[in-house]
Amino acid sequence: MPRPRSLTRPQVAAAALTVVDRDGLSALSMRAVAKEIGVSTMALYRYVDGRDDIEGLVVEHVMSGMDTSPPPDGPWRDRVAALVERIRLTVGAHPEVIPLTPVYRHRSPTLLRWSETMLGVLADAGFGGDARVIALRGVTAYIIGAIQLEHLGPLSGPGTDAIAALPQEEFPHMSAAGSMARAISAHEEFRRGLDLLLNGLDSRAVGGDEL
Amino acid sequence: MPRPRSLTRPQVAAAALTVVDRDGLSALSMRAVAKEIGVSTMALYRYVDGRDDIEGLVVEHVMSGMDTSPPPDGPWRDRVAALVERIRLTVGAHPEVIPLTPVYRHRSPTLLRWSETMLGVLADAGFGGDARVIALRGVTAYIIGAIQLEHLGPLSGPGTDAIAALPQEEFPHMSAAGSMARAISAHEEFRRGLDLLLNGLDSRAVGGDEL
DNA sequence: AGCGTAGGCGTAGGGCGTACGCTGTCAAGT
DNA sequence: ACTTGACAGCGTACGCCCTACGCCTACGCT
Repeated sequence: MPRPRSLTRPQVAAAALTVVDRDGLSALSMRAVAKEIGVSTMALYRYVDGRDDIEGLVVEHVMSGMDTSPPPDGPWRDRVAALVERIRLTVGAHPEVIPLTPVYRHRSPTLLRWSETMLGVLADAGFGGDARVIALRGVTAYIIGAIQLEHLGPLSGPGTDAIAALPQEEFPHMSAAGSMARAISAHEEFRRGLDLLLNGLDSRAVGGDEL
Repeated sequence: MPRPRSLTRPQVAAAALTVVDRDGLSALSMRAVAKEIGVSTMALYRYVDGRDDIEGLVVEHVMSGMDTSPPPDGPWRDRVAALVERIRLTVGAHPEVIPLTPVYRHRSPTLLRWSETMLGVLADAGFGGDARVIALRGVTAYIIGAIQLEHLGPLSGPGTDAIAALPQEEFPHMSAAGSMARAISAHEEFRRGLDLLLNGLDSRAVGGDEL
């Protein structure tokens, strides 16, 4: 009986993402999204609970493009790395939304499915009980931190230049590290850091004596 | 000759932190800080470049309480863990500022000194060249991610409850992990995840064959 | 005592989110 | 074919936010 709806939530999500990609996260506002769609500001409130809801929508919209199926059979390290890389690539395609991801992580069905898949891979690798949970959380923490590091202060960016310019007397190690860091690509850094974690997991799976 | 200044930047930082701790990060505004000090809004601009500057000030104010001296001699794993724990405790005392830390990390002298100390510990442990830089970045990434995980979705929080309530058919591993996770304290989770990373570093220091 | 500097602040303009209530439209029921 | 009423869309308005600009005045120095 009522008048039919003219928008959909995914449509709103897409418009919001367009705004964020084009004008930056700080430009994300109800007004901007409404203008992007060609609708009045208040019309959005029929589809969305408010600003927070739109932010969650953007995160899920970015994530929804990601493959969450189990990676092909092979060594478990490669399978874990493949899953991790999918997140890095998915999020890296929309750097402006990175600050939103930690907050809305829980509300994204895609990320829940990803976690489910990761737990399956870890289970196949022989991780059980506590160790499996810790492994998931450890990998998740690394991903979140590393992605933020990469986009908020990459090794080959202005921050590193500033570090290389520190007074050598007071910061001898930092100065040296700064010059060295410039030669490391973001991807290499990410991958080698992940390898550290995988090494750690490996020692546990093979029979670490603690943890 | 001129009229003397009546405020100091640290004073502004302290007032801003008071506001954030009491009313939350979203309540941080020029007006709120000015009112906290007992000064008009615009008076703040004599001491601060604007909103961004205040946020950086808050981060550094929180960090400045942290000890950045080298930890006592001992096994390098313990020394690294001690440094890491200092950050967790320092930041954990003011959870509301956590979202700010990744962005303003570079501008904090205290964090630069902390990094310098960490590089020194890693050097003492035998890490040289690339490996030392990668180790620092890996540990930093883990800290950032783990702290956000802890405060934005702890293992024993509502997020985990929601996970445990997922349909078991579709999310068998998550359901199991959710119930198990509730028994793991935030500190244990943090520590065991860090141990994974330290294990990985260990295998490298002892003579890993790759990386 | 007088002066020049610069600190403190008032005003105002352009953003923002969103509560509230009106209007117009469409589909169902007669 | 016409009435009807539920609800999508929107206009208005309020109360926040940041901050550019310029005035006034308290102060330390001469």
